[in-house]
Amino acid sequence: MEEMIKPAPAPASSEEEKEVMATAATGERRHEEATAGREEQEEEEGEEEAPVVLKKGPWTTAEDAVLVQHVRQNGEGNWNAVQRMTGLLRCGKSCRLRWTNHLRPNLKKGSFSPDEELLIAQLHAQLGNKWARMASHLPGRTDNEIKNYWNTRTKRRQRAGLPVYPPDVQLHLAFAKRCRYDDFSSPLSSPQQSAGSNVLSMDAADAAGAASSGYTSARPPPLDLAGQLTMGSRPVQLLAATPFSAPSSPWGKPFARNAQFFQFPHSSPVSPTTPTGPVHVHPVTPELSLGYGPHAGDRARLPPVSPSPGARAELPSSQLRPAMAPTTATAAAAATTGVLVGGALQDHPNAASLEAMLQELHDAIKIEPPAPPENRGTEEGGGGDLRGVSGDGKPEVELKDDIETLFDLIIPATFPAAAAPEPAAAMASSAAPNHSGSVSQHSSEDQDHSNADVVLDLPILTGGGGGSSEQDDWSLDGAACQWNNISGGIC
DNA sequence: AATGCGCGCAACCGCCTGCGG
DNA sequence: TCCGCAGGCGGTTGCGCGCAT
Repeated sequence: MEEMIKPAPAPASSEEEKEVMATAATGERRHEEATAGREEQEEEEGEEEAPVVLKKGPWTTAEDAVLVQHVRQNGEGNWNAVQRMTGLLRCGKSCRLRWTNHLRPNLKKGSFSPDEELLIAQLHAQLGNKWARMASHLPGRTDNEIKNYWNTRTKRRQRAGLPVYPPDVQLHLAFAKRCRYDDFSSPLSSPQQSAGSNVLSMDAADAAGAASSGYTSARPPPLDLAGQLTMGSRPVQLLAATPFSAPSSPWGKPFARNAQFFQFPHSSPVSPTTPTGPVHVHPVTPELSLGYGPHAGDRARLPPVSPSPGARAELPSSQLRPAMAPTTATAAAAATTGVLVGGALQDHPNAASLEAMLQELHDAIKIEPPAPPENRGTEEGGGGDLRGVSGDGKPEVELKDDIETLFDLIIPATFPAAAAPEPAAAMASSAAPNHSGSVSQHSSEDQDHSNADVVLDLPILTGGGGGSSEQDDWSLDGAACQWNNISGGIC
């Protein structure tokens, strides 16, 4: 019983409250009215020296009015004073919560937009259950709202046997995992990396927090997925937390083999500043879709991974389009089937084995990492260590091979824009790792990002408007399930 | 029509952290 | 350095509503 016994409010306060209550909105009372009335009566009955029991449960309109008026007059903070000053029978915590979650201005009500949903997924991949931090990237949304959304959605998807993350995010996680195999000494997400670039909206605290909190086991290391979304409609540049795989590891092969499927447009290294306004996600054309979500054309796709250490790919959608657009035939096929990748994969001769491998990939994402080799230093703070033993004890090498094969299958299917030789060449060359076997990473805070950052382009696809709904829930149904259907175990 | 069930949401609870005395 | 307080955060719970049976 945390609610403390408080002295009865001063008469003046009680009068003030009553006055406010008298003028408070009359609507939406329903049961609350009865509840409030009953409590008022109880308060009066217990007025004689009796301690005042702070109220719990739903807030009434009158209480809201009292709180709003108090905040207007005194500003936020000092929440425990609210009860003393207004006679409101609520503890400070409750007041603060009510204000931040429901009463403060500029709150965005209603269901999440598809863009927001995708952002949340990406933020969660990046930050984990850091709801407050996530909320800071979603203007008008509260941590509680995001938390509720994520929890219910996760529960639903898990029950349905669907992956929690969209395919592109999942693959990012897989990439990240692979990179952990490749080089434990190369943190996937160094605070400096994020902090050092204003490209990222995620601040250093985000990165550091993510790196130091909870990314040590089941959750892959933080991915730098959020920044793009706060880039608004501006060109997006991501300094990926995910390093590119070294060729010394089999994990790097898929990239090398499928280099031609990656595009690495090079453009100015201008770094957009972190926006402060609402999140606007620039639309990407349907042909770029991964076929994920109800609208195969306007959903997320697996982002191209640019390993180029020197070239910082800044990809406005206008730049991205010609570089990433699949062939006309492919686009036409996608338009016909309504799903690009799903169709491509479905037609793949090895779809059955792919299905199994996707499941393993899914499982691999959940792998509990082993302690890294001794000589690789301790980076527990960086978290995200991923070990090579799958949940079912599958040997690391075998799992690697499977996922490698998976990448061989999925990447061509995902990126039919294979006919882009120039970027491929860029990638092939830029993918050439440093000979330490690790992807270029910041070794110091001062390091120039332009020389070391792994750059990911993660164009965010708009969901075509409209609020979120079951239909909009990516990969639950619709075109996404075409992808899901062929990947069976995952979805 | 009644009932059960699941879902979404609001609110609470406990823990942690920062700060000032 | 210790202690108390205020605030913040994440996890959990309870309730109301809608839907299926």
